[in-house]
Amino acid sequence: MGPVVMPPGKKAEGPSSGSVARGLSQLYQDTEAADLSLALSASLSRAEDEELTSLSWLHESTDLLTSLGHSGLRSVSPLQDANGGREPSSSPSSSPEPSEPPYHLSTGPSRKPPYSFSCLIFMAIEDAPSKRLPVKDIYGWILEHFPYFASAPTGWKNSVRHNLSLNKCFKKVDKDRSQRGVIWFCQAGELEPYLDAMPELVNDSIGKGSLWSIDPDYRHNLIQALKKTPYHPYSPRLPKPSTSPSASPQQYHSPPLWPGSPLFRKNGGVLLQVPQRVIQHSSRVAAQGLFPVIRPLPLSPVSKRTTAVRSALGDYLTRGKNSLCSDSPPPSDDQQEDHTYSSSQSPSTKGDISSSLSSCSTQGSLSVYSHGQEATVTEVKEEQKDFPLDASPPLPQLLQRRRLLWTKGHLRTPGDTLPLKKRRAENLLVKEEEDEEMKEAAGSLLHLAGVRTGSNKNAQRACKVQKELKEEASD
DNA sequence: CCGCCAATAAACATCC
DNA sequence: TGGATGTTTATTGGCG
Repeated sequence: MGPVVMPPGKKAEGPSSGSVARGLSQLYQDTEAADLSLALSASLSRAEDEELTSLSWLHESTDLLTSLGHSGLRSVSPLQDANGGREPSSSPSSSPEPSEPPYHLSTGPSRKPPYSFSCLIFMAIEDAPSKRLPVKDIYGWILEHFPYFASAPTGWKNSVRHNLSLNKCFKKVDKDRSQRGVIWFCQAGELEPYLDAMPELVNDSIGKGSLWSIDPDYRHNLIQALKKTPYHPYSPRLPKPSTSPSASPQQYHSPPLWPGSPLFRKNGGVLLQVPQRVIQHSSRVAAQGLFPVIRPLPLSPVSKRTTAVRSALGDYLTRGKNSLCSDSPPPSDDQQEDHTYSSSQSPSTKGDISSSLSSCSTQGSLSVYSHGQEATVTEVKEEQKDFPLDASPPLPQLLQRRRLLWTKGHLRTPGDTLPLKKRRAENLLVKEEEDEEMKEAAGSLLHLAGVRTGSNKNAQRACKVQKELKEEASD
């Protein structure tokens, strides 16, 4: 990977639309700095201080990249990519072409973005209102924000899939158990009233593959990786108002960081500091919806609504599983950190299958995935803490009833978040326990389905004991 | 030189 | 049946 070199006195080219870009331009002129990355970080850090949302930095970061032409840290052209991104062995030079300007100052969509595939996937998923995306939409997001890949060989899609499969940060959400189940387990005529209001369910939820989400346990790592990119507002290249004791001076004055840079490697996978504003915002927003992944963000017409629908349905139908025996760690004492999890349940529902089931039986919760529109999100927001029990449409009850049978054998996917070797080992271990566990879990689920509140502690306790046993065994 | 990491290619299986 | 998706293995190069 080529070094990031700042040619002196070279001016940024390309359009600079948008407030961030204008701020960047202004900053650039003010400081006469040739470091566009520095300017972007400063601009976005400034914007961050103005209470930008956690998604805003992402949008603006990528938008700015767009305006800058998606140049790449690695000066790898599509042609080079056709050779596996590597120079031919006979080539006298294996370094990036020196004649090309570095990432920050080049224009045109011909260069690779500075983000690793993991970061790209992370951004794509985070950018989705539902925080879940099928592979196809991940492709689409990457293409939309980094046109480089439009002209790149198709191998990058393989890399995306490879990353999704191999990287434990990414978690597969089986659509078979979520969306499609809605249709499969509904008799003719039962679903039509809802599908009328939500045609996307028919069009999009039946398809190949799964949805991919960020594993909450590893989300910090991805944020950290993203922070290390030279264009990220949390890039440690600039002094920040944060007074975290763990923030070393080196963090603020280190060379440009990007995935693959020395400091990235040194700190890879190690959480140094999570921006509190991101945590707080995520917590605040997540608490506003019955389904925490449905956020009152402006949703663009079809695709994002569809992902919201997917998410709502996925959560709705997997809530019981997750509540009963979640692979996620128990809520930490630090509520803020807990809320950082984009896919974690809201405090009122996490780990509480009874409230989950009852909430699924309310008109309000139904309206979320029935309509999947902004307006109904607000409605749910009003009702999220008091689930009216008098209005129970047939669909949720139907699904609830059928899920009891349906979840057998699908109560969880053991070790989805673990590395492959660990996953395999755990799979072996889990298979031995599976029968016992299934009986117990099914029993708990049946029991809980009949008890509306305050009776999930046994299930949680049982789950905890099982997890402890499992951990001991794996150690 | 070695280990780690990321990217890439490819084979293969599964599903729709 | 073809394409999309998902998993796995192997290889390569950069870097410390």
